Amino acid sequence: MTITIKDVARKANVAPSTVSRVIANHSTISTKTKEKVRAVMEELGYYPNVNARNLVNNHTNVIGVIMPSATYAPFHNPFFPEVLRGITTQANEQRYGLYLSTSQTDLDILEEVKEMVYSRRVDGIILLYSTVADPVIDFLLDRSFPFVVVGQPPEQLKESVFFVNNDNVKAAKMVTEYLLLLKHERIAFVGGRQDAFVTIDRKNGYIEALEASGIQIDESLLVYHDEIFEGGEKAVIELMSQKNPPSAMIVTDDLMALGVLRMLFSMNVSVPDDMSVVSFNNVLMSKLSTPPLTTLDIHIHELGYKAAQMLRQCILDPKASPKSHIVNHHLIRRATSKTFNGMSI
Amino acid sequence: MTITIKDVARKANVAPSTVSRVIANHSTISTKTKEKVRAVMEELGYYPNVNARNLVNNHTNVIGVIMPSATYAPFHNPFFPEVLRGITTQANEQRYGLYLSTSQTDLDILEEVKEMVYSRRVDGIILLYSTVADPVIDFLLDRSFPFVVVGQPPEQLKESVFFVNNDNVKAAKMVTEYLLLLKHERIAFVGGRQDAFVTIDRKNGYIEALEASGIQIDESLLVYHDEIFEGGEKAVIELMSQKNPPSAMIVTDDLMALGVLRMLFSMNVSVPDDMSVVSFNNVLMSKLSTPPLTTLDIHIHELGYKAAQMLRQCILDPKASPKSHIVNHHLIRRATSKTFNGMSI
DNA sequence: CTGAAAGCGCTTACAG
DNA sequence: CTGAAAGCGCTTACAG
Repeated sequence: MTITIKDVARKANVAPSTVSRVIANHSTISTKTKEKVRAVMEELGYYPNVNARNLVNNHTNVIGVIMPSATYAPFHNPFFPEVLRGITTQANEQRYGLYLSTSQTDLDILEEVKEMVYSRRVDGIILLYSTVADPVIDFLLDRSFPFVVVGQPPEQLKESVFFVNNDNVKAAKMVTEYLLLLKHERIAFVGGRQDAFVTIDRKNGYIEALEASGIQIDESLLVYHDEIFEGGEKAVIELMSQKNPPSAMIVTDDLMALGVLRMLFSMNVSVPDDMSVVSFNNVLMSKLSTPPLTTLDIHIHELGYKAAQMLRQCILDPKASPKSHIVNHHLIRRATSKTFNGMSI
Repeated sequence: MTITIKDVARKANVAPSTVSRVIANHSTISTKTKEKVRAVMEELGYYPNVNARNLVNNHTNVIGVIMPSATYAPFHNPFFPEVLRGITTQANEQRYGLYLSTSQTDLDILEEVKEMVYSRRVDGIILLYSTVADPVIDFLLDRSFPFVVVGQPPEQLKESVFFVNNDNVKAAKMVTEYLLLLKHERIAFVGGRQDAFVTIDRKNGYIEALEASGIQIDESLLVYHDEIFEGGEKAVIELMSQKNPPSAMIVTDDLMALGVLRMLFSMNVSVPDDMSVVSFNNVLMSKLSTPPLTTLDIHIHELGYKAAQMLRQCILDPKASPKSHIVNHHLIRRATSKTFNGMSI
């Protein structure tokens, strides 16, 4: 029923090997033969069986994309759809396919990755998360399997791993300096998962900026929460119930900032008049909030696009030495930041 | 280097065929042999090559997921990540893999789908969009390839296609009735793409409800826009500049409703005091807006989950007659809807 | 209960 | 420039 290379060979009066060669567009095949064979392929509606092809070629032209486990509700954060979009764009250009992980727990992820590589399902892997200790990275490294991480690998592996990232330290430093220039001095830091590098790096940037301007770090102004939205609300409660609350808040995620905004609103703290809020990511809805968020655009789409591009090089030249790419960022000033008004709340 | 079935056969002193049978857990193999072989597989770290296996089995245990073309910025709408999550959950339970489309244009989609089926990349397909005339559906039907659409197939194909959907007519009718009970009489309808069935069905439900309560349809109150967010803003301008503006708006998408809210806010029209707004989908951020949206929850996750489940049946029994599944909906009352206050704005 | 053999649909040295 | 043959790593009738 399904038509194979033999069928077109027969009809075109050539050997199967010849058909195979015109598919691969070998230069040794005469133009005449190519045309003849192509006409027959067209006529018969021939499509190569990728499974047979993958078997002999020992590669698949598909890349595996590993999402964080469902535990962290990745799909609730627009960051992931957006990187995915970047990856998709580049994969499409390269004519690579995309195979998506389905793991629901952290433990499953390792298993799924192993299956992908051992079973030869994919030619390379993109990791959409990065935490301090990740067995997946160790495994991939050990197998010398092509992969790139979006985010930052553990410090001691920075030389051995391909990755694309933002300079989150610098970015957070800049955001903090911006707030300092706006005359804020009590600036709070609201972060996410403490074992995630984004959180750590951004906290460090924040601290660097404060120290550089001679401001003493007040530990009570640093608050962390895992939950993407409710975390923001909780943070506000903790911060505002202090004797000397901050006049500005740096929030490491737009969604969390929405939680912050909501809670502030319900407490009748006016943004930006009584409180400045600056967040990160510039996700679509950061401009839809009331008021629209001042946020740091980290060019999420580009993170994904570059990752796919880098992975391709890494697949093509497996012994290439690890590279990294730092994606730019820029501040989007909208309506949640303002000069300190001097009043205490 | 890579270890195959032959290697374990040799080491276990059995034939390759026997190894294959213990992998498949054939009942004909003695427990003793099974144990022996499994021990060797474990020891050698054997994993089957899926490409070889797929080639002979002529199936792959992976399902293809087709996103709308990038033109409609699917990843900007949280609907898609959420269905994807539902699909992922079910696929993981069934031990199916996920292959994601990467097409950037409508035209590409057909090509990509053809490639998926002819090349035997996937065993079945889930279509994440549904429009009035879709060559993809025709193609799939023609090839009798297993597929299910999330949303609604064209009317004349309803008997021939597997699909999971909401009862959007009923849902919109209910939403409209809710507003009518709140004493609103001039209720506007703000829809998305006019060739999308969601839009059409919801409009029909709206009309049904109005007619049933004897209210004359005012065409100037029906407005459509393609752009997910800006569309909402434009709609407000059109609606509010009328001599006799509405006191309530039904918006077919939460994101669009955010646009609506923003524009209303900038025009100093207070929600819900001077204007009620009810939307659809109950996407995460609908509760993060100010004020939080009254919206119709359509159980997006379940749409995806059921679609994957149905696809599986459809793959297992290809000659089964087409089924459909209607997912429930329910109204989430939050802060954007209120009894008509009798004042004209 | 298990083995030998053929075959899935390709590709790629090796000849000519 | 093209063909015949072997092989990729599995599975599954067919024997025994």
